[in-house]
Amino acid sequence: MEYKFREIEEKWQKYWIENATYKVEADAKRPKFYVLDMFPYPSGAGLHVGHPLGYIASDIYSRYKRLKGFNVLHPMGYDSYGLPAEQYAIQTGQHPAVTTEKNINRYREQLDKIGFSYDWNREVRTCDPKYYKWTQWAFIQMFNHYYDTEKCKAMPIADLVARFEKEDPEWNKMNAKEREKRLMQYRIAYLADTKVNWCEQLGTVLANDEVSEGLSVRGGFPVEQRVMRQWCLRVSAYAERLLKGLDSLDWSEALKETQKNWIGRSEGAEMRFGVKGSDTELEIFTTRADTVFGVTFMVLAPESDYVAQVTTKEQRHDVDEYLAMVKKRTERERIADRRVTGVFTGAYAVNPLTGKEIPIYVSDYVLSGYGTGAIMAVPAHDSRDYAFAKHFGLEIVPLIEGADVSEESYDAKEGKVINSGFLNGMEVKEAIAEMKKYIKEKGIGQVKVNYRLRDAIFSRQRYWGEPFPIYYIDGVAYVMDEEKLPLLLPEIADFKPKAGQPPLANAENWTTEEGYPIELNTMPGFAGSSAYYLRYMDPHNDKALVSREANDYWRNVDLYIGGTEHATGHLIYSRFWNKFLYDLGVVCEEEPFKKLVNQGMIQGRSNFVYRIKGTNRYVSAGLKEKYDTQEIHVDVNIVSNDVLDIEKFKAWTPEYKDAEFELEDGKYICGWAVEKMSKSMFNVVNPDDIVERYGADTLRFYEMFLGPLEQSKPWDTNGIDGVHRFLKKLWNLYTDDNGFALTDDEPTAEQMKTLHKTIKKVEWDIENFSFNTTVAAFMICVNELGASKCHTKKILKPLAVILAPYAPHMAEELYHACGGEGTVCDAEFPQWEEKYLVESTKKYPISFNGKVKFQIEMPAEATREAIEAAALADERTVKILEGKQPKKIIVVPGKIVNVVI
RNA sequence: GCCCAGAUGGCGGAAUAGGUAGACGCGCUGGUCUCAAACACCAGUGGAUUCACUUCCAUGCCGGUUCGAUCCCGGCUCUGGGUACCA
Repeated sequence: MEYKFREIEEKWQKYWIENATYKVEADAKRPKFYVLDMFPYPSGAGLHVGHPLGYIASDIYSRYKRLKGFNVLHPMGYDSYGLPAEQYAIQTGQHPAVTTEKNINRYREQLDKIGFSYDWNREVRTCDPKYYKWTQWAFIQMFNHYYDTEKCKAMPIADLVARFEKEDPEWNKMNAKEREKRLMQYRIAYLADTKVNWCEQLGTVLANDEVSEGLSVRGGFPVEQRVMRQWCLRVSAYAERLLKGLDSLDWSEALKETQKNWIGRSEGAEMRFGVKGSDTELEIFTTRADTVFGVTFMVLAPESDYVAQVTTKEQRHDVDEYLAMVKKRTERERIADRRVTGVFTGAYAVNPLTGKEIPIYVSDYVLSGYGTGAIMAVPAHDSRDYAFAKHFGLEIVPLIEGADVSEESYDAKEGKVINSGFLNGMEVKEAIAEMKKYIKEKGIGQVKVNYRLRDAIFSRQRYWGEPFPIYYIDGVAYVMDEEKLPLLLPEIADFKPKAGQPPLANAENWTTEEGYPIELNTMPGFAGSSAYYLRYMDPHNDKALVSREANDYWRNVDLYIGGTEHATGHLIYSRFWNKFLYDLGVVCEEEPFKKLVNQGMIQGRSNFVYRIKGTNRYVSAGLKEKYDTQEIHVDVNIVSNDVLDIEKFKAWTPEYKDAEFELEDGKYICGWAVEKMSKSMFNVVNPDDIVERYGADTLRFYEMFLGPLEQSKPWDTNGIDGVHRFLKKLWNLYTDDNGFALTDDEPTAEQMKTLHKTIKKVEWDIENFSFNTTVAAFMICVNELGASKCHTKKILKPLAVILAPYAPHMAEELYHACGGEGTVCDAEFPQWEEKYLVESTKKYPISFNGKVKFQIEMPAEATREAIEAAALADERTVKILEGKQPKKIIVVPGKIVNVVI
């Protein structure tokens, strides 16, 4: 009977819907397991074959856990607010809601064909008012809380107000505006004038993780620094907890490392340097307190407030000129051009240890956003200070014995300290500690921990995002009443920003009932994606983000699968958001994602044809060296095993209609290269096409077979026939011309061994995310069963169950043919048994110098002594490793026989 | 520059505790079926050597530990990813 995958897959997909097979409910009697995919942004291009990779892996894991008796939550939704839909709206006038809806429907259609076990009843969309109500709600909570640095948790802002009233006489004299200004310094969601990444082309600010090398991640447009009044989230308050929390997580070391670097904790000291002839003191941060004796100048960031305070009249003109120059440069220019620039302020600071007067400079190599925006420069032991000192001819004092600083600085934190008064003779580490103690005693500074992690800028000058539940009276921000949520995104006629105002300025009556203006910015993409995993637990609740009961049961995500590109964005914001809700007592777990697996990217595999320049003649890849050719991308869908389908090529576009070819062995061989999968490279492979040609089960298997889940790899449709052939083989083994051909025979010992070997392997592979090797195991299994002409249900039924995570449609069909009840999804994963795996006789190969010389056959129950004796009979000495069962004997000439497992 | 990951046949990749390197698949070669092709099935397939048995060489390079190293250690080369004046 032919393997009609289309009929089979359609039949079971229908069955699953009709029987609500994948509907999940909390069930206190069963252990829960939460498997989550990073939900997609529904783009207009639809899914390509790379997108489902992680979804298939998580689906296999979910189905496996369900077979193992867990109550598995496995939901899917859409991250449906975002820039591309809005850019598209500006170009075409189509409302983002319309295009987003259309894209979502397309995604759903594609996903449905692959046979995922999602509970669609729990779907969430970030642009749905019922969903974003809770995004706005969380923002209100952040506005109404501050971070208590003593309790190390978020506390109600009312507590802080009460404390000010009691303890601070100043507070009671303040008016509303002044009080609000002060509270803004504490609120977790706060307004501030901050230096932001402004992208002119996108007309909005971007978060640090949305910018790469001075260009926007989305679109690749230049980004400049600008000071703007923005909503921010005090993520930095959670820096220490975000760092510490990593220890408890089952994430890859690489990802944890990335987050650690992003948080960037560094221990050091904050010190004050007096300025000559002024009351101003410059506060600086350093991790090298030991080097104070070598400080020969100071540098201020151009944006630092100190600049105006210390600059002398004589130098004002030069400084202003420099500041103007710095301001004009874009971030990208600054990165590209690393030349040393700077200007002298005319002022001198006093080195508190040497008493020497040292000049104060301004330079853009000092960042305003880190530490205090001012540094003490130690040219001998910091390469940046060194370059600056060389450029301006400043003094360089070596502080470490044997360090040659005539050509470059010595940055390493090791060696014996010299030229440093009371620190002389100490090791660097010792000297740092000693100096910190000294600074504290003398009252010129204190020990301080700094973090690289910045607060998240939370305003976007866009339309297609969550509106802020904020209105203004006399320029003071107030949050709306929670009862009024959701604050619906208004309809507007024109999506373009106007006269520097965000698009919401185009909305009519964008005011409260009382007529107060509402915030014009909207929230960024990460707002909606920061707590979506909580909403899946209780998606229809309109009284709470998630009910206490639902959260107590589902707790947090046990397995999270997604791309590594979210390492410093989503995965930081989500953890922050969750910790905040944890402080409020809304959720019971402090970390949202217990285990995280990063699936690799699927790259495209492009094909080329070679056109002889100036002609319409194409030569096969092997012959291209003979001519002056031009490489042209050709649609991978008209190429098979790198052989071009010439007829399809001619029909592809009119320009190739009359093409001529020079062939190799009667074939046109294409060249190939690994590139990003994109339309312009003609290398996009669509999952629908694969499903149409081979079926979903083949696609699922093949995506796993491609290679290790975490590794990036190119998509190459070439190998898919082998996987499809395997499914056909399995099918043919248990069917004949009349349909299923099954018996109730008792399986042979060999067949039981094959089955149990495979069960053990499948279990091990899934537990260890080694999905690619499982495919091989199934292939071997089917080959072995085929060799013994196995037709018994007693083998096929358990085989169908272990196959179900990978090829659910085929598994259902086989399971039911064996008389299985209900759905294979509710079957029990069979337990493998050691007794079937033991062979009646074992061969112990004996190696001579690592090569098999001869073998002795031993019974399975052979004892160590027997093997020893057998080996000894060969007149060699025997030594058996402790506590191991023998498997192999390796003989080394004249010496030892090792018996190893 | 710094941090991380990786390097195995013509290709994707196996080797799950240091123990017969190259599972499984693709491709290729030969065969069966066919008028023929496609499909399917069977066999072979790291390199060198030999008619053959065999032997030697092989997991990026150099060295070390070990009876034994793709695996552990030290040094290098290259590739991919992250990050970048973070004081």
